[in-house]
Amino acid sequence: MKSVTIKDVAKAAGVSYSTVSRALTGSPEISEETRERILQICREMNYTTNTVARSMVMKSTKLLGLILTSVNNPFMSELAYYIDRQARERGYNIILCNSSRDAEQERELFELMMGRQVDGILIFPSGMDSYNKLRAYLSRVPTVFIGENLREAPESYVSVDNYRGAQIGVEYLYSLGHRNILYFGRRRGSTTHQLRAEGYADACRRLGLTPQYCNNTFSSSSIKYGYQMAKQLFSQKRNYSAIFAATDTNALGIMQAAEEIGLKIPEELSLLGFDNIHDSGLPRIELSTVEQPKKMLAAVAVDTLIDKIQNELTGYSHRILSPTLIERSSCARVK
Amino acid sequence: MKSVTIKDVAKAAGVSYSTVSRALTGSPEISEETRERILQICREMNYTTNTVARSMVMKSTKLLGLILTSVNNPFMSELAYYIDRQARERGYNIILCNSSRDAEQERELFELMMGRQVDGILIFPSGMDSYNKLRAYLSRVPTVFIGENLREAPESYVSVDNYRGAQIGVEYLYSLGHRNILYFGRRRGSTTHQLRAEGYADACRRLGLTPQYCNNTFSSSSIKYGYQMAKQLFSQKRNYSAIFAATDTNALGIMQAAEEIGLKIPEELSLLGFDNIHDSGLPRIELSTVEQPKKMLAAVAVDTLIDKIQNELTGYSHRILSPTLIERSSCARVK
DNA sequence: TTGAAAGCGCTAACAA
DNA sequence: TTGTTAGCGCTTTCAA
Repeated sequence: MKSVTIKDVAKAAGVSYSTVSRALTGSPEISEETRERILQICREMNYTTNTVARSMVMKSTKLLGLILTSVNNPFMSELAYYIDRQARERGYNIILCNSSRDAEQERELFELMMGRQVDGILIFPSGMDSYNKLRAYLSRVPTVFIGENLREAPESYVSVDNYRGAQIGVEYLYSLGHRNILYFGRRRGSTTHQLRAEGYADACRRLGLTPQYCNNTFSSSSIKYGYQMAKQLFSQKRNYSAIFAATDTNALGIMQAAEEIGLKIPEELSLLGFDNIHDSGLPRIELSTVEQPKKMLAAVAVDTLIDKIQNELTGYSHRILSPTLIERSSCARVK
Repeated sequence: MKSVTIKDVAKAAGVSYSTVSRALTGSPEISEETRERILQICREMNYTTNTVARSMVMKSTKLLGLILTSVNNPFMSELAYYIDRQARERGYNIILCNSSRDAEQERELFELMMGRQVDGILIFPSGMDSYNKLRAYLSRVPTVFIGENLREAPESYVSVDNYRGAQIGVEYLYSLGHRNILYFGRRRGSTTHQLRAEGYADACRRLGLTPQYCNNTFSSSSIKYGYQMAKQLFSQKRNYSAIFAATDTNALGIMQAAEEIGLKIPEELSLLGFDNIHDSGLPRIELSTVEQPKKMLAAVAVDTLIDKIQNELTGYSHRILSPTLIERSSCARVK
């Protein structure tokens, strides 16, 4: 398993090992002839550059840390896929870690990544506290937050315009004739969700509707929680014709609860989600939703981070992307 | 951004830097008193060990390469999640890469990972060729294949008993009264799929049924392909009461095609999948399927690899896990 | 128990 | 154009 080094190649080629290094790094101060000869020998000997050693002297690992709450979540896994693609295209690789939505773990992972000398970190924070808990590290390693809107925080982040997204959703339901729209999934501790709730409330007000909430402060946007809350909700009288769910996963839970009691979507109740996770486009589900442009989110996040690294930028940037409406079949026109 | 090194700490503590190293690594040849004092200073100075430098001398990066065809696939992302957890528990981190199901990319990624000096590689191969294309590297870096059954190949792999899984599926449908079961998704280039097809055929024979195939050799197990093939299939006369799909994604495509022409599942047609991806348990979908135990697949793969690394094992192991049937609502009893 | 020094594989400044 | 050498931050042998 002993691997061949630059010295082995040098010996075989009868040159000094710095000459081999020059041939490998594409340095101009070497004759084309010897370069070819050395490269040929490298191939024959199955030489591969030891990136770790190179990193040591270059003080750059070309490694990006990616901290997600969980890849095992359709939204994040899609993000992770595009992030890998974009990063690789720009010559970087990804170290992946899941924080399980735990701020303390995020902190530990930050330290771990810094120890590993990653050139930068991309983090999908679990909530507002993340930023505060991580603050101490942010001056030590280039970081870009993704997904969560950090408002006026002096740190780079890329997120979607959640406020506008909620407005788009309300306007869409309004255009279908809905005048009583329930907002489902209001939640504390996340700016993303605060902005969505605000966007909903303001749009209602502007259109002359009364905001209605299903008041839950649960911490998870899982299908299960959506299901449980919806169960409870459906046991009460319904004075709304549409539900606008804060996340697609919540919407999926609502769908399940509706299914169980024979409540027809969209015939008897319209349902609109937010995120456009992969699941939502599945046959039979066909959830209408407000989409977060995941591919672009990933590309912008990676580019922002790499630019920050390569240009040693000291400022920060807030990039807010526009959400769009995806019409499928979970919303119907009011008769 | 200049980080503090072992030398800075040594200077501050008034000791040589090898003493600091000893305090950090938990070496016994140091007094408890000075260790405490040094550790305290490290904390005060925000010292973090440079893992890259340590890796150089230790000749171990505590990094595992994970090559998937795509994390943006519910099966793989679940796997990736559990792999990260298990690896982290054992002190390793993951470098994630997507091969896009391309054997040449797999080869490139292998070289890349070797250059990065990963301690081992976990690969979900795209097919049978993978093994052949990668052969040259396998003696140079500990590798464990995951998901794909490599038959008698002298390399470690962890997979599910696909042959048995297909049998379980057929037996289940048989027990529901089905006597004409169509196998959907037979595919070349993958042992996994060959074994599933064999398991299906043998089970049919044993039960006195005639194997029927929807003969497609497509290369993708996406929903889209399932949908397209099913469209075509449904335009012909149906002489079967159940479809056994080679993968859940294919089954989802079938479901979509059935939906479109108003063919009721399970009332008019039973549908059974294979894999038990997350999507299959969604409300409204409720696909019955043969499950691959993903968490265990991940844990066994990681453990096999790490054991191989740490014990410098030279042999190989084939671990075949048992699939189980997940009953949901896409299969009905024949009247 | 501690310090001095070698060396991991590489890049780059300096000399020739 | 090529070789020599220092040094990246760390662990570990050898001496003290």
